[in-house]
Amino acid sequence: MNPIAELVLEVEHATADFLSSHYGIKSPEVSLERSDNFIHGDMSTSVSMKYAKEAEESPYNLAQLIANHLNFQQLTHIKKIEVIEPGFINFFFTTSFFVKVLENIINLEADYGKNISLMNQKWIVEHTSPNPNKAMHLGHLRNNLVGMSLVRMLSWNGAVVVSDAVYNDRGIAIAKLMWGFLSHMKKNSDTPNDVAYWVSNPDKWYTPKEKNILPDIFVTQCYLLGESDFKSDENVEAIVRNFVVQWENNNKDVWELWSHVLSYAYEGMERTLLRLDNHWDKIWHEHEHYKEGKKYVQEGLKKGIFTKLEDGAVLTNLSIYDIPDTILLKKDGTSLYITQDIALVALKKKRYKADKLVWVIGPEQSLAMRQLFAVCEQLKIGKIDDFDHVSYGYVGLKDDDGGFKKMSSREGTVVLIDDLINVVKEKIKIKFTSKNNGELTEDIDELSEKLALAAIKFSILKSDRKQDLVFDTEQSIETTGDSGIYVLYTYVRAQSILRKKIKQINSPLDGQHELGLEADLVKLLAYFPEVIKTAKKDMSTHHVAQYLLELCSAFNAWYGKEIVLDGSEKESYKLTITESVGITIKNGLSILGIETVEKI
RNA sequence: GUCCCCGUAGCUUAAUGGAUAAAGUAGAGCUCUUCUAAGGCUUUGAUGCAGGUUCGAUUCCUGCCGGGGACACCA
Repeated sequence: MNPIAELVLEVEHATADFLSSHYGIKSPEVSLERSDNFIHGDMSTSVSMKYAKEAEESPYNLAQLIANHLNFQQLTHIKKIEVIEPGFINFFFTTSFFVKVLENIINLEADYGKNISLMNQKWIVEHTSPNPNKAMHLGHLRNNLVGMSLVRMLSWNGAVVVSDAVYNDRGIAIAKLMWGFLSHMKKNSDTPNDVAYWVSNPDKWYTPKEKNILPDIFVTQCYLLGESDFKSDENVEAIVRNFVVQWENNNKDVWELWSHVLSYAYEGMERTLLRLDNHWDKIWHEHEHYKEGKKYVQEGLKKGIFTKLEDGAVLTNLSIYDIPDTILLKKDGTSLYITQDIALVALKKKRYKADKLVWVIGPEQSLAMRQLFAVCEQLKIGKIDDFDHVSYGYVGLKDDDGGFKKMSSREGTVVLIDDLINVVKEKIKIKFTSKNNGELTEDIDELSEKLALAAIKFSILKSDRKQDLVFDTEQSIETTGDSGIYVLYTYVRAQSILRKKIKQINSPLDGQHELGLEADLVKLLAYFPEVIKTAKKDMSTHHVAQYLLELCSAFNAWYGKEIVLDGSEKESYKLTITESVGITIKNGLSILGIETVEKI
């Protein structure tokens, strides 16, 4: 266990014991928190104000009594306990504690910050399930970044995490895409819009390469054209609906066309996701399990959990969950989204024996998710408390009058992930050339890509996932100030010092000295493991990002005041701090999915 | 109509019910012969409105205003 967790636990236990043994308070909740200001100690608790009434003491007196008790216990790393009106108990830690923290960081390196609070738990996190009919935009980006960082954060808390996604690869949307391709990507307009003809003459249709566009853009074009035809032309609508029917009847030609257009979609998506360093342990394909859902609905009917309406549709009553009832099967007996989702939840539970199932999905699915969870509980597939919808706010654009505005494909205001990365990358390149007097280094492209991704990922992950984000490409992706670049720059600065060191880093400090100018920085380093726990509690990694900004700011302030490589006897100690900062930044960034660089 | 989410400096964002509401950016002013100035330092500036619970509310509850979203056989 890391030093801070050990200390916090010790104090919390001692306090809780005191409250229960002296005042008979049953399992009191004691939480030691970071003080708002170091004047108020290194950590503090407001527990006496919480339990003053129950203990029949004034908050201040109770705080005094607790403090006396804790002083009597002679806790290892507590230097001083202070009681402040109206009843705060502030704890000041010894220097030897912070020395221990630094040693711990150097020893653990890439593991510093991890804990085992979720040990023996298996989590499944579904995120970034893209519909393979359009190029991915900022909404998908946020989904991916939130999802991936959540996966890493949970495993830092000791859980075994399975990261998964589902490809909704069948149905009317894909059929529209097929039509769009068949009718609009012909090299010659005389070529018939016929599936069988396409199968034997695929060369008469364009490939993305021949059109000189990326496959996901190609797919988007096909889909939009297909959808537009579908809406305006009844004949097309009939053909598209017939694609779905024939596909379900395993028509060989239709399946070939289906798999052909999907291959373009996947190629495009995977290229973008590779850029983001996305990873899934398992990808589910809707076409493989969509039929299974009906069985569960039939089972529920048989058991009398669901009811069949007069027209044949199946309904479930969710009034005990206090949410609107929902239809599980259409009157014609065909399945709905939720029908297949039931099957998928069951599959996941069965295959992974997961304790917790999490869905990182947009807020508009909120009700649908709650309904799905409730139905799964009704069917005894799992308990509703084991399911969690991790929602996230919209990523929108700035309106003309400064307001929030959703992206709209109709208005052509959708910002694609790749386009965004490219824009930021160019911005960074320009900054580089002006910084280096117009000279370009060889690996400038690779470095700009890394920095652009750092800037974008950080800017999205630094705010609470539930907050709507307004996106202004000019302003939102900062390369100065509270940004990913700032954090990377700080890391590079620390590494640069370490590269220039002559002395070896040895035992840092005897623990007898008082902390000097480095106090704020060293104290911050100690909190990192607590931040990982806070992130778990809120299921949001923005705490990590916010912490990194604070840490970097403290390091840079210290850097401005003190010279590390000054040849003094404290040099080794200062190098230890510098190295610890580097390790902590790197670890924090790795949770956010941001790669560090050695030079900028 | 019902339900859900959101509302904090000009702008983009922080703050398990706690102490003086914290940063960045934009504006004003310093700061590179010193380990990377994409940095540091100083300064101006905010909790939508009205109640309630509480020793204490940006946070919880009620109502209102404003923005977004969802509401049975679409995906």
